[in-house]
Amino acid sequence: MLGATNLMRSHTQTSHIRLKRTFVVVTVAREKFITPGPKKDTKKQKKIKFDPTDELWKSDINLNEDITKALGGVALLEKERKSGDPFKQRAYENAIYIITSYPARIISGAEAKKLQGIGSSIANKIDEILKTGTCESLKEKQEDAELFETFSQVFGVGPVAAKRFVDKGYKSISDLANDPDLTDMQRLGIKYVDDFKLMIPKVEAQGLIHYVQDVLKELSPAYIGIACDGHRRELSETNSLYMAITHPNYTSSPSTDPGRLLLDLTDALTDLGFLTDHISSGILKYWVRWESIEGSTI
DNA sequence: AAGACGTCGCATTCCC
DNA sequence: GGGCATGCGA
DNA sequence: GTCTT
Repeated sequence: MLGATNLMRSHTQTSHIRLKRTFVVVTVAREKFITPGPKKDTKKQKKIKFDPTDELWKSDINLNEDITKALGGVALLEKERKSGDPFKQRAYENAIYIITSYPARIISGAEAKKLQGIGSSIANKIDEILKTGTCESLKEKQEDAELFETFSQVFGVGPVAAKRFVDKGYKSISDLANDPDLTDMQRLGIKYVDDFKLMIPKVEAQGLIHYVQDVLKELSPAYIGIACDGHRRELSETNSLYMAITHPNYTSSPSTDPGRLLLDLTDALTDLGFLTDHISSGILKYWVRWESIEGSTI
């Protein structure tokens, strides 16, 4: 039985001197990851339920782009104003997604309200959008909302920090670098802000996986390390790499202490110069940044 | 009217 | 210094 | 913010 799950995240960037890549490793060992609990079956058919697999919802173009665009703006404002209520945020995203897929032109808020996921608040906004072409609330603090979104792109910057940066009057990500209260994670996020956005081609991902597997095997032939997620699913490129690492001595049932299972690996990879910036480090979870050495065969 | 909306490891802050 | 709450990412 | 109880 799989006892530990490692996650890696890798990105690439080209500079004139050398290739740069970021790399994140995470381990998690919890039985619930392996045997997920029973799924709740909540079905009520009063409202029209959105089903992306249903032919009925197949729409190549968004017939309600004016509505979804305006709602997107409102959602942004809401995010900034409340410093990000994740549920409200999701509610907006869900509604926008549904309306985008809706295979007909919406002519009233009431029509939209028939859809599951759209209630009276959004229905009212739709009426306003249809009538005036925009939303009154959209006229306020649009710039702040956009800055909030920009800052949120930085790794380590969530809704709270993003709001704080907006309130401090920062206008760009480069302004953040001077902030005295940055966490280590945010410093890395700023430093590698472009790096984190890049994708890793499959071939390269394979090389990285094999490299780690080789190091693993040297530590102990019994170690097991397999690729997970995107790379495992044979995607042509990924923006992150995940690996599950375990050892026969480490089982999740009954639970055993993983001990140095992960640290031995990350120590070795660090000694090799494979890993550089450490984002976080624990017994079960480890994140690092990796930077390749010029001339590396990877 | 009020709770659910996924959950958890790690970093950091806050509080005692 | 230990325990708890918060922020964050996944 | 929407849905459910």
